[in-house]
Amino acid sequence: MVCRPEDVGFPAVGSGMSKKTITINEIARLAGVSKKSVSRVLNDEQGVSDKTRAHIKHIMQEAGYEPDRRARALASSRSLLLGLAYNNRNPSYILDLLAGSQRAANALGYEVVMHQIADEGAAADDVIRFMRRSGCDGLIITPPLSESARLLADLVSEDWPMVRVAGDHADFAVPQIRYNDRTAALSLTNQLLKDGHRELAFIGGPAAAGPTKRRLAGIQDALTLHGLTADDLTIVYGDFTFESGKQQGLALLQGSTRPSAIVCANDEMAAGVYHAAAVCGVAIPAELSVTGFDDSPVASHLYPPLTSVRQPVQAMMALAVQMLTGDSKRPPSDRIAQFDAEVVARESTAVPHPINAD
Amino acid sequence: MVCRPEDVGFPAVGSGMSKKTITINEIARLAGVSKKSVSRVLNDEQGVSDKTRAHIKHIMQEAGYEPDRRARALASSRSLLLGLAYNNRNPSYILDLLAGSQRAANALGYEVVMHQIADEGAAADDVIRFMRRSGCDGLIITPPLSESARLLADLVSEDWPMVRVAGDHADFAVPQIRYNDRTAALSLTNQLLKDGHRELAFIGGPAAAGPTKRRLAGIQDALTLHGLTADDLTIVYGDFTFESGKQQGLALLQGSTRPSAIVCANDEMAAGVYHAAAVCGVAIPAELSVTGFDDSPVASHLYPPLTSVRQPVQAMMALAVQMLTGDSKRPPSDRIAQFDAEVVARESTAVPHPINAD
DNA sequence: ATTAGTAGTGAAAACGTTTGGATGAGTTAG
DNA sequence: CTAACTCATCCAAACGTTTTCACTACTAAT
Repeated sequence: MVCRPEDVGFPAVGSGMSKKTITINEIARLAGVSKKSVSRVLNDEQGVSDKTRAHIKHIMQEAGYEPDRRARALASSRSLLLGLAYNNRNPSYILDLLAGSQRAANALGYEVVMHQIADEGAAADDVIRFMRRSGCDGLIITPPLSESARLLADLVSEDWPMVRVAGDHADFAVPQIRYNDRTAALSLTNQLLKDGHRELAFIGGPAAAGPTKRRLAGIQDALTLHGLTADDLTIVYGDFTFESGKQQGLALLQGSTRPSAIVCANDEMAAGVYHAAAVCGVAIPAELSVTGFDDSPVASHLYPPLTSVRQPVQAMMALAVQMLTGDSKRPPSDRIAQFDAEVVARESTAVPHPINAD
Repeated sequence: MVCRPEDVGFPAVGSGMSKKTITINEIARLAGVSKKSVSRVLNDEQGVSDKTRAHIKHIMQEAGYEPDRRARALASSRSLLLGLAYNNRNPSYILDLLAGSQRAANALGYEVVMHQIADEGAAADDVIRFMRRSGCDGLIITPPLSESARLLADLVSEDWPMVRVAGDHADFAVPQIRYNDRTAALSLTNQLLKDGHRELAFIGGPAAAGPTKRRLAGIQDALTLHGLTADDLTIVYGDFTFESGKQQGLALLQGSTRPSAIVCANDEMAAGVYHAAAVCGVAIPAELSVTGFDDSPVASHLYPPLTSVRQPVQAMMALAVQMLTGDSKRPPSDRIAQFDAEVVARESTAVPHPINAD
């Protein structure tokens, strides 16, 4: 069957002439009530007798009525849109956040609109313009933006509800939803220590970054637990990129005291360490154990697959959406919510070499 | 500075009493013209003298006026929203598509709403529900969904404008925007042949998939160009996943005639081949050249960095948005648009081993 | 000078919902 | 039996645009 361009171009606008849009008026007429009553049913308001309510619902169902999103938006001055501001790092994580928030938002009749921040320096203006333009009813701020003190300071005076995911800086009045990466780092390190590792190194992101600090703290918690001191841990800092992981990995592996295990603050840097290990001819995990954070796809694609930490994205985003869309009378205790993370053990860690060799 | 929860909860709704929203009425009053004229300027319609237009624009600028998206949507019965349907594979590519479409869409006053298809089997229903719910004005279908004959067949009768990115199946009446991966595969292979490789292998996605067929065709074009035949190419098929690349890579490397170069239909599978090479102790690129497709981040993170093919995402999405939002009177020639792709040469390819050894 | 055509402008009517105040029907207290 | 009150319902007015159509003033052709 050949189709000629001219008869199949863009869909003919008037293709379904008979399909007249059914409005709330129509429903009201059919049900023999006023628009207002139908509106009440739509919005689950009280003031309608159970009998009438059931009747109206039945009529709506029968007519296949779907309230007009645009009209609702205008009249109620809500857009039924939620914004999600993000930075470009770690695409799979961003998409996870999106999927999680969408699932929750859609269930409540909302849609999620994403907005990429190109220049972190001018992030606040960028976000404000976006929110004004899109008319979103609320904003989700994802890491690493949610860590940016400057952005939050500039945004805190704005009118719309906000939530930040995995952000630190408790001194800003933006509610936050976090997961317990400190505890996760603790149990991760704990396993390494149990395996017999004593020469540990940590490659952090920037020293001032929240995730770096929290994950480092967790490692130190584990050291303390095993009666070790801060001296037993070599600490270096990267910037969460593959390249920085590679550089610091090389430095560590070529240094005087080579660690038997390297804990990285994210998977990208762990990938960099893999690269460094390949260059130095160091076998993972036989001669070097490596762990990451975030459980991004790269973690399973590295060889050998990387032990990492997975955060409960679905649950976190569901709560974020709920906080944004819920009625504004909300208990203050919601301002910080914390979830537990899960260590995903793979084949990048093993009992250290010397123990077997002895 | 300590902040108590009760005084910083959600932003007080009435915090800025003085900030009265400025409407089109206000602008009209200030400019001394009617609403209609302001509307004309907003929508770049003709019928306003240049002088008046400039004056109105100036007033709008001065007042910091931003037209209300909701009201526009209701009155014009457009939502000013564009949908982007996607599958979860290759997150970085999806975000690239998003960034590209957003850039173009925002410039035209549109926002982009993403929708993930969970179950490819029920994709059509899923998309239809999404479009009805969100009220998007148009839909962008991304690969691999844009290759799904079933989805397109079910969607083609719908009312909204659609565009598919990088999809095949010319027999469906949905306009498509592609890039020339066949030519890219040709020049990629051409370089390998020039380097002296004669034992070539190709790891495709599913044999029936459009990208597989086109990229394979490009390789064969190159073989023909160098006077070689189909027998000089070993062809195996995976499914675009890391795992399948690894399996097929192992099979190829452990087989009787080991190829000196493997062309993979995407980067994920190339990563799998790296894995296989590591397992077999085959050095890249000294003993084996490898190439990928898509230029995803993994391409630069592999060791050694992977030669790949980059498609002009920005330009493609800009066109997609333009096609969706433009007035419906459009030349039929727009139904298929093709862009050129770019080979990104990195360190995963080299002159084959035996030539140096001879 | 008259007429036809056209570019610029404006008043008013949609668009489909929510919202506030008014109306009417029951119910209870005096 | 009336007054006060509650509850369900309804009418009309927003909400801030676009759209339709009518009008004016100007130019060009007769």
